[in-house]
Amino acid sequence: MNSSASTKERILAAAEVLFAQRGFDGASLRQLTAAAGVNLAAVNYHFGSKDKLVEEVFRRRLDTLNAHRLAALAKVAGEPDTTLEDVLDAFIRPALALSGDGSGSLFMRVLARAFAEHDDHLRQFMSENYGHVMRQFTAEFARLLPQLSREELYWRIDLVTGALTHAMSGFGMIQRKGGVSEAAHREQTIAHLIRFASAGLSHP
Amino acid sequence: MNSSASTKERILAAAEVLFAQRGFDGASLRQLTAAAGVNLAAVNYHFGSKDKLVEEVFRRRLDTLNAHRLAALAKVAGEPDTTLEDVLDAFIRPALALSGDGSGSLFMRVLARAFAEHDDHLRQFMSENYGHVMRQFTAEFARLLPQLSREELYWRIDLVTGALTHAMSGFGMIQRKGGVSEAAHREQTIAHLIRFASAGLSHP
DNA sequence: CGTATGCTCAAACGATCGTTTGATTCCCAC
DNA sequence: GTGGGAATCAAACGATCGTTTGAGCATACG
Repeated sequence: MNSSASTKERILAAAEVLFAQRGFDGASLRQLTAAAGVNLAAVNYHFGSKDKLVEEVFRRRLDTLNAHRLAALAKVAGEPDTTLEDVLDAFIRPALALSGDGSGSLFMRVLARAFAEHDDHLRQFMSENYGHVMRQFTAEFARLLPQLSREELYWRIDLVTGALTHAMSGFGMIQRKGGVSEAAHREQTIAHLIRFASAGLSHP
Repeated sequence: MNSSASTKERILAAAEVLFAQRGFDGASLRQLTAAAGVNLAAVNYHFGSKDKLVEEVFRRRLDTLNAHRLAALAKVAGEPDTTLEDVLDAFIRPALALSGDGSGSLFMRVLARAFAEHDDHLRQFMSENYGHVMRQFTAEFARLLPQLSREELYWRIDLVTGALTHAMSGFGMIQRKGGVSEAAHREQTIAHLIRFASAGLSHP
């Protein structure tokens, strides 16, 4: 059925890199297919259009990111001894784990770009494929921060989301020192983000 | 010398709106000049190129924003009884004051877009025209937070910058309720951002 | 009045974009 | 081996982009 699996996969991989580097409009299909080593027409043949390709790049990563986040959240949600740090860990760790595998790190940059874009179509797509995750996390935050009004909670979550997206899109900008393993550096980063977000969410 | 002041001004105003709405590449000169009610060639005549126009849009707003921020910072920098909240106020208030006048509110969105873009030329321009402001604020933060290591401080400032830029770009702006004046709403927002940023910067 | 200067205008330029086409190659079931 | 659908290919399409051109218009100055 698909000797095209290799071609589709190569296109998706090249697209993720170029979209992160030059944006969705900035990366042309000619640059993209040249980088992937496939014919120009292959994108429209396999994905239908450039817009569909963009959606597919998002869907592929978001599906696993969302699954990991919700699985991690399910382990702590509703438990009586769950802390704010536990929930934040469930939110942050899967995103940085994504940075572990090769080009996956670039996806957070693509995600940050999508947040910055105010394109309606893209925002609707994000809302449909991302909204339910944010709702579940928000519900758990509300449980752990009962003293906050709904409006106050939304405010703080919005600010935390902005900080984390900003930081994770530039992950690796603060270079890890020599002798520090990548895993150790990631642990440090996670601890850093959790402490910051926790302070921002729970301050009096 | 210049009956063109009106034309240049109209182009700049329209550019700010369209750049905020559709991005720098997304807004074409034809849309832009049509919105401004000027001829297509006027952009290249008055600014030289589209890139120069982008820089001019930034320069015009950044100059006044930077001036107001540094002036506000100068009033509290180095004083023995200055608090973290004072410095954050100097940073945040001028940006939200910009939102007060007409299309100025859109500039923070343009600024957020510039942060999301990883275009080297734009980042260099931002560094040249914005870096010295960040350095002065960083120095004052370092004075007020002596217990933080240099690396720790950079981390937190980066996160705070991400949160504030995200919030001030109006991405999640919470609508002000009826009956609340715009000035009062702005005061509330400033207080909100200051408390959040202060907690994020100074947590143990 | 004549002319220089700053500005605006419609039109065209070459480049690049996403997409489509029709022929060709590949590969497996029969 | 052969037929046929899937996949790939070079080439072209129409649209849109930023930029340039050269004529036309206005105003100020000698």
